[in-house]
Amino acid sequence: MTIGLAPEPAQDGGRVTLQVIAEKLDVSTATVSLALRDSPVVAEATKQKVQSLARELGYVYNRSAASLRTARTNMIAVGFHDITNPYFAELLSAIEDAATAAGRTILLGTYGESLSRQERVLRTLKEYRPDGMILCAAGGTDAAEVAHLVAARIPVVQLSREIDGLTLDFIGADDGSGTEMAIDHLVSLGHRRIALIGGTDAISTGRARRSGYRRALARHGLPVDPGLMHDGYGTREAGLVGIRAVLERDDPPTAAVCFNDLAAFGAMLGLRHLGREAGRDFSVIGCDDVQEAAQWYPALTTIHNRQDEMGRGAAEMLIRRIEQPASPVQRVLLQPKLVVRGSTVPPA
Amino acid sequence: MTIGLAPEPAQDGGRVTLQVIAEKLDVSTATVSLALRDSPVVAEATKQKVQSLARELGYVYNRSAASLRTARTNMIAVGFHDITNPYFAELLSAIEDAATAAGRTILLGTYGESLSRQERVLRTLKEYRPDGMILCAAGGTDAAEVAHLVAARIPVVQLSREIDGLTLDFIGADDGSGTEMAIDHLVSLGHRRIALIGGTDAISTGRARRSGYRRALARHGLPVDPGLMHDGYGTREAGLVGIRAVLERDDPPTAAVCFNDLAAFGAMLGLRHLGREAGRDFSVIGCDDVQEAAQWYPALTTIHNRQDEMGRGAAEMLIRRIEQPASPVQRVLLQPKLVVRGSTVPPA
DNA sequence: CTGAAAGCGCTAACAA
DNA sequence: TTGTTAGCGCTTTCAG
Repeated sequence: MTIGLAPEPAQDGGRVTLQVIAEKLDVSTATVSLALRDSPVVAEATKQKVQSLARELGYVYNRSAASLRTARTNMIAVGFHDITNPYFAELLSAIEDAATAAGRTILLGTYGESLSRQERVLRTLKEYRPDGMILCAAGGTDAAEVAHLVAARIPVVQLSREIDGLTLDFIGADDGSGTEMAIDHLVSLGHRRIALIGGTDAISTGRARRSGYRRALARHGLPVDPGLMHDGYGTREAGLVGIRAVLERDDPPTAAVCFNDLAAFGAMLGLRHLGREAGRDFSVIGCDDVQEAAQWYPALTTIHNRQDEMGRGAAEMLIRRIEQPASPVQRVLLQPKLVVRGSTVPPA
Repeated sequence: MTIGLAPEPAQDGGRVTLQVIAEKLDVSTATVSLALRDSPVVAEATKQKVQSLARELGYVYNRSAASLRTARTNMIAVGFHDITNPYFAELLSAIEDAATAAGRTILLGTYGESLSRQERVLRTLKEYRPDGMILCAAGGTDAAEVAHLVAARIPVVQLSREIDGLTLDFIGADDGSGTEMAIDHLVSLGHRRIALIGGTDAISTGRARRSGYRRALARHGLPVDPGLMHDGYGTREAGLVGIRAVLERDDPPTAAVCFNDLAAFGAMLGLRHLGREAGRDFSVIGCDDVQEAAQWYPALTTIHNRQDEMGRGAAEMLIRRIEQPASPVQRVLLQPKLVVRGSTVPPA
């Protein structure tokens, strides 16, 4: 069968609305509306007639119209910096799953780490009047920049990254403690000079991981050498550049904790360029445990961040907030887990 | 500053609409509407007054209302099977970029390879009345299953995967020729027994790559051994399982062309489990050239598929179609490029 | 169980 | 340059 752009039958020019169904059946639009939503209040026979005529005419529910009337869109807006990062792709996928299961559809906006793009994207998303919004803000975002969302009374859940001084629901990982686990693991292998690659104070996860790093070193009685902390966003590039920078130092590290798996992949690649290899003469730990972490060579030791739970949790938390706008603000920290694989070994 | 859920000032209980701005300024809503859209027809002074009052009152444009009136939503629906696959994440990201640049927002739905989920998701997306839709259908989708979109006159662009017997715009890669390039490369290295791992006749890319495989072998005077063709979707799992299956044969291959990079990653992992290594005693080629392909160990020889161009192209093609619904249907095939890296070597 | 009527917030004729 | 009017397609009282 070939289906093309040729005019289809069913449509006699005019769009099919509740009105036309009502007229053809000689009932009111109110009845049609109720019948299509399967209301128990309308007679079974009427429902059947209405539903089958609707199907026959190819009626399509118009959510814009319904939204105007009900002030609900059943859309959930998702504002992310980057969906090309597998960690965020996994989060988005989990959100989408949970949202669909709850009868919601995702309106998506991304903005990299650009505050000005974020500003534009969030304002636009807001105009669509989503019932709520899940936000992972660009680095450096402060509370004032999302004040307009709060003012518009749109329920917002912050995911993964948290904006300072903003009392809004949040779900993320206990990043500081994840980094501490990473350090503990390396110290237990015998490492004493451990770099921190990637992570910036511009985002909460960066701050948390950097302070977890300091805390853990202190706990083990190890000095914090700022020269071993190479900051940046969690990109492959940052890992590549970062590992080189720390290895150029006089007293180089024997291991590195990376801000996330992407940075770790970059760092491993950087090592290789220098004729070295993670899991042999250097140790690397990532964070997130994205799908490819297990499949790298060597497989990446990392901190598993429960992105499936986190994404689903964000969607569910948002839906609860939508239904009970006045309930107390929540802050959920998921406990990360260390996953030991091949990229960490005792120092040479 | 702390911004929380506390009631904000500006809002005196009621929502701020064109109406309230009009009343406060003692002008009509029509004027306000025009002023906010910066219409040249309204006096500069009035515009200023309106715009500044709107800002002051925290007015938010209501796109549901506007859409009801104009029958345009400025939303582009994207139906994808999986955004966790980096190839599709990269496509989505490119689409989002181009859409945002053109003042459109993305409404997202995913459905894995499930026809029933796809059915539900597409119907829902349609109810939001997006101005158009970009579709990468689940495997096994036939034209009848998207007929309702055509009937509803919603402009659709097919991306990457193409549904048989459906005369709708399409943009994708010339997959057959990509696979031919891969085979040519392996043959030039001296390989004669080459497996094809992943790819299924349920999707057009699978069919195209499988027939490219046959065509290239024939061209080189090599026999097609069905035992070397292991079908499946383009997943890491399929690669892992597939490589094992073909290597168990009596006359095993010395190289494998994989349906995509994910399958190639899986295949390389499978090799390692068997004590072998791509780029040393076996050759593997992927397809897509996702970001991590260059960073694998060994770096993956693959077919670059221009996902950035393809995603942007899809968005632009759709926007053109929206503006000119009657223009001739287009079918754009982007020419893939072979990228030789470390995973391919002459046979041992 | 069904209908009448109003209205959500916006835009587009058209008139002034 | 601005106002009047109507109406997009739906849901929701409230009556019957």
